[in-house]
Amino acid sequence: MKRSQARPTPSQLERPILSVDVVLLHADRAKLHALLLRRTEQPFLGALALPGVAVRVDETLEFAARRALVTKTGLAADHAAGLHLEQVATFDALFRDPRGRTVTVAHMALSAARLPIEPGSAGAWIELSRIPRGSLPFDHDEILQTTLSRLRGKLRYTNIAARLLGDTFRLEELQSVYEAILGRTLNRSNFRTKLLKIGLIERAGVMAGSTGAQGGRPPHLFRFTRQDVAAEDREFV
Amino acid sequence: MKRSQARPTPSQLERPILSVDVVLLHADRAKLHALLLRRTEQPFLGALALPGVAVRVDETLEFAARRALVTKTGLAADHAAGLHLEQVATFDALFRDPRGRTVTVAHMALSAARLPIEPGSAGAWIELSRIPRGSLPFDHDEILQTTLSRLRGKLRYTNIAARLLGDTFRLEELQSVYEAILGRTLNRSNFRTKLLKIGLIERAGVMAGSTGAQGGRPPHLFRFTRQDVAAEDREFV
DNA sequence: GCAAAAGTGTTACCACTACACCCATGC
DNA sequence: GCATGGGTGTAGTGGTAACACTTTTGC
Repeated sequence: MKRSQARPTPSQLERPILSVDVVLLHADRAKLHALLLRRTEQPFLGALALPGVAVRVDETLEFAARRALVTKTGLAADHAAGLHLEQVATFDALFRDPRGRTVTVAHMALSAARLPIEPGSAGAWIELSRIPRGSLPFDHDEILQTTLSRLRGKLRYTNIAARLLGDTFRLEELQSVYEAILGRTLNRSNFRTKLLKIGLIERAGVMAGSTGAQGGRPPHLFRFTRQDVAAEDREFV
Repeated sequence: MKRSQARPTPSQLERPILSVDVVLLHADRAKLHALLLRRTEQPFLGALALPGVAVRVDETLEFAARRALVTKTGLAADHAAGLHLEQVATFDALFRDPRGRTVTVAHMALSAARLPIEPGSAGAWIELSRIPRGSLPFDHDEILQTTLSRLRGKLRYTNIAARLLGDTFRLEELQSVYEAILGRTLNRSNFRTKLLKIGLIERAGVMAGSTGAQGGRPPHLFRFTRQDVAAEDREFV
């Protein structure tokens, strides 16, 4: 940390810029969507990218991440304040940003609702399957994949799915979220039995009326038993 | 990323310093040891702390982490180059360093051997139970705990323990490493059966002669089947 | 009554745990 | 031969996966 007495070389005084990038996810009709930003400047003008900002000296990474969502995508500040936000990993490849050395701390944000984006802004919700590998600028493909991998991991032993759904939900909705993230189908009967047995979710009344067009038995509503994101003793999916 | 046209305020131009801190771990006689550094300057002069350096503009985080080990603790450069090194998390509390805003990327390094520290240097191997909570400066306690938690997690579903042992080892040694990290005893018979059944380890001959002072059956030697750190399908401890 | 959606039960299988017992060596 | 460390087997238990079946609604 102490600078040497001799005249410092440029590489000893120049420092990497620190930034944050945010992957905001939302589950809509059994599909995962990410909030992307259409770039309005070079490089990668016009491309869809993750929202991000340089970190200021007087703010935390979490603060910077929420600031990125608000200022870059037109998300309402109070909406951004309520999002689940957690650090994923730090990306540091030397030439990841052609403008200069920037190290970025990737964050995962989860939203229970498809939050409204300010129409004039550059933000847009994009379904994940419509983001081909290699289509995002910088190293944002890698950041997205790492984030999804992290989400997949935490889904197996935490109640993090609660952050992607409203207070109450049908079991079929919950299962859809799990299936969308895990990328495989789950057995309906076993899914219900297990999640109830380990006490991850509990009943919250019955939904009024049916859901489908052709009728069908009205579903129960459920809620997560814990409001905070907590780890279970063992994996359960 | 684009600077505003108006005259920038200090907080818009000042940036956090980026650093790395390294938790180098080694398993010795069923105990985990960490490489710590006795500080030779303020603040926290004389205290034991994690090795760390500020990141230069032209180096990766991994490079900086190895540089920290070599320059701060007197570890041989070729030894440092062979260590398993992975990113853990980024720590960003506003006042974590009294000298100024510094964001640090914590790294976990694992060594198969108790690497020799240069005698004149400030480095020392300290057994983890001899590092009381709250005894490390800065937020290094939190960094250490987070690193151990990560190691504990990866132990459950990867072969990362291979990085803490030599090429071949007795099963009892391996079990000791697992027990030291998990903080609980494991059943010898089941441990052996499971690790062999899932193919995590394989036999590598029989050790010549006995180990104990009072005799005993000569143990088999084992090795990990995979040399790279890879995830299993399911947790196994 | 029929189709659709949701809820429940059953069974076979597999994995995990705990424990006991057997084997090979030094002294 | 006995203590010690290492290797192997097994029975009981509990969780999981696959599947069939029942309930409740709309039309």
